[in-house]
This record gives sequence, structure tokens and C-alpha cells, in this order.
Amino acid sequence: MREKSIPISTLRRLPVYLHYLNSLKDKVTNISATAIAEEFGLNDVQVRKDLGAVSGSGRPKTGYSVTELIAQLEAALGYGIKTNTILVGAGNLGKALLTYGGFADYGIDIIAAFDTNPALWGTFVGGKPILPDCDIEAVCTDKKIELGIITVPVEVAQQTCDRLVACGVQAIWNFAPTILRVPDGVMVENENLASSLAILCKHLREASPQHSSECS
Amino acid sequence: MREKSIPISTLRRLPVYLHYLNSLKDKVTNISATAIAEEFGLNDVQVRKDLGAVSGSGRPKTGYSVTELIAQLEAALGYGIKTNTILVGAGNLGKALLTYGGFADYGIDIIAAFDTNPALWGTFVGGKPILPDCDIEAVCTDKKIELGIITVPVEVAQQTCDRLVACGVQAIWNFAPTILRVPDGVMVENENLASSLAILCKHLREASPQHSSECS
DNA sequence: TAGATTGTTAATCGATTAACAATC
DNA sequence: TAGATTGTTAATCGATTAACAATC
Repeated sequence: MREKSIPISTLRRLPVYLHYLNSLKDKVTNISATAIAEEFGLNDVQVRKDLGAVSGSGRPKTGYSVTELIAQLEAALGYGIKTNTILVGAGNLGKALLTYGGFADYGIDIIAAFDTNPALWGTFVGGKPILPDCDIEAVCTDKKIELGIITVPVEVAQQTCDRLVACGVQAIWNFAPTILRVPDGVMVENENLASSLAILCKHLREASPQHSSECS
Repeated sequence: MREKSIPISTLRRLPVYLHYLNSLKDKVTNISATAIAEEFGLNDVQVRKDLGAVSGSGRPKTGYSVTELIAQLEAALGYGIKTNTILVGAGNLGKALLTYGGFADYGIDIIAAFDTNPALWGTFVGGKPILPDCDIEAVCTDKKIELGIITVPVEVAQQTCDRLVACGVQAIWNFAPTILRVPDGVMVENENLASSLAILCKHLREASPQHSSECS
């Protein structure tokens, strides 16, 4: 039996629901999809479909058990499963991600970071060692790295990606502002800050005529 | 006489094309949509439509003039127009963005950062002053801030957003892992790292080597 | 003319939303 | 029974892809 596969758009919302449910769990025992939709300004059918993809245990009139739903969301998202990870490119952004640390909550275990700058070799950022980039292959193979975080300059992003993929890395989190080519079976998630800014600035330029200044 | 509005999915790719064209401009004078598509592993019709949304000056057999296309992309993306910006929440991620600095290229001028922590008040990160968060309203109004970057903890993200919107901020770049409610006319771009990780980890768990037999 | 390339119109696909039936 | 809520089926919408005509 194949599991029903969860649409990507749904998957993006699940961590948001999960966080909200955790904040509720000491206060209420049940919650409706309608109430969750209200909280985030979403369509209620959308929330119901999202929850239906992981739960199926909602009950008419009462809604979902908060604790049960939390357990189901955590299972669906694979929380508690450790993912061996490396980061390549210890510039400002790379160092920030190493320092940030919030990823541990999601099972991300950053084994090491890599950089071409010898001045960084052997130093630690956020408790993670920075190693020479020529060691990437050895570490990936040895530690069975599954996820690679790319924070190198855009010019070398594709070749960095190729190296990781060649070592068996199946998922790439790309912060370089480019589109990476990868073989089938490898997933790339882009965090393209330039693209995000382009959209926001465009919005400001074209939708910006004066507005009603209503405040509460 | 409204300008043809550019689809968001297209807008996300334009900065990628622009960067590529800039890397080419000293080497070639013309380029085809097909060649760009090849470079990034995209469908050629998609690239042609994307370029058509900003250019319309492609010519059969020759393609597009690189310099002309660069100028048209920069105009469409509003490069060179300064966008007054503030950042709220000078934790690790906020500080990283302040230090990163790459945004200046896109016209983003971060006037100041804000935090609730008095120990940070009056300090500078990446050349930007960190001010008490109670000054947000004064600065937004005074400096006509258009874009707000939210890097506060998720628990206070919505109220931070509300404050910025109340001061006339029309575009929000949200790094908190939640969905923000905003009035019509305000755009939110989410950089939800938790969601990105969820997708990547899910891929690793279900696309693993052995595939179960298909269901009926 | 032949071939490469553009741009447009139509088909497909996935995500969102609306309508509605089922259930407690 | 009445009302709230679930879950499903159908309609809509936007983005991608395919087919094709136009052009240099």
C-alpha cells in the first residue's frame, strides 16, 4: 500500500499548524479546522484538506483532538528523525545559519561546515567545525550526509551542488540566488532572497498609490 | 492603460536571468531564450514567456540583445529605486541579515533595526543602528518606511506586523515561521525556514532507496 | 529557400475555493 | 431534531507545457 502523498503546498503549512497547536495544548483539548483557518486568515476547506492529508480523525461537531493532531503532524513531518547535514560556504549567511541553531528542533544535525578560506579552517561557529572544502567528499561519504545547505557565492553554487549530489546527498537547501540543475530524485529547496526582494519591491512600485489611512 | 502585470512565478525567475546575463555581457551580444533555458534546466517556452513579459524585443533567429535585455529586466525589477526599510528583531538571524549587506544591490536601504533588548540599544550591526522597539512608529512615519523585515520570535510576529502596517508599511518580509494576517494592499513574502526544512526532510524519508510496491 | 527562433493559442496540471452530502 | 463540523466532489484559477504559426 502506498501512502497518500502530501502536496507540497500542504506540507509548507503543516509546521505552522503544529506550532499553533503546541501553543494551545495546555488550554484546550479539541480544535476545529474552522478555528485554525480563522487564526491564520486561511480558507477553512483548505485547512480541512491539509489536516485530512495527515489525520483523518476529525469528528463532526467536535473537531480534532489537539494532542492527537500534534502527534500525527509530528509523524508526518518526520520530527524526531535525525538528518545528517553539512553546510558549504561559511560567509556571513552561512555563519548566521550555524549560529541560529533553531534547526536542531527539526532533527537537522549539522555535522560540519566547509569553506575555501584557510583562515577559517579549524575554527568553530555555533559549535560546528569549519573544515577545508576539499574534505567535503570524505565527510559526506563517511557520515552518510543526506542534506546539504549551500551558502556559497552564486558563481560556484552549481559546482558545489554537483559535488554534493555526487556523494549521495539527496536534498539541497539552496541560498544562492540561482536555479540549480539536479538529477531526478534529488530535491532542491530554494531560499532565494533576491527573488523575494524583487517581488516585494515590485509590489511597492506598482500598487503604491495613496491609500486610506485607517487604523484601529 | 494598465501595464501588463507580471505573474509572481515569473518575477521570481527574473533576478536569476538578470544575474546570468550580466555574467555574459562582455562575451556575447545576443542570446536566445532556448540557451537561457538550457543553462537553468527550464522549459524554453517558459523562459520565452518570462522574457516576453518584460521585453518584447526578441527577434527570430537572433534572439535578444544582452544589453537591451539587462536594461529591461532592471527596469522591470525596479533596480536603482531606493526602498526605505527597517528590520525588527536583532537576534541571530536579524544580525546576520544586517551583516549580510547584499541587499543594497537591490535598492534596499535598511535605515535602522529594532529590538526589545536594552543591551543592544545604541549598538551597530553591519553599520546599522539598533534602536528601542518603542521607536518603531516614530521612525516609520518620519522616514516613510515602505518595507519591514520581521525577524522576531514567532510569538510576537503578528503584533509586530500589525504595528508596521499601522504605520503605512506596504510590504513585509517575514522570517518568522507563521502565517501573517494583513489587510488588502499589503504584501507578505514568507521566508519560512521551518517549512523549507519540512519539505526537504519529508522528501528524504519517502523517496528513500526501496520503494514499496504500488497499490491498486 | 531552410532553419532557427520568436511569440501565441490551446491543453494540461496542480492548488484553491465553492457546493454539498454525511455525521455526531 | 437542529446545528456545527467533517470530508468529498465539482468548479475555478493560475502556472506550466505542448502545438503551431509567424518571422528573419
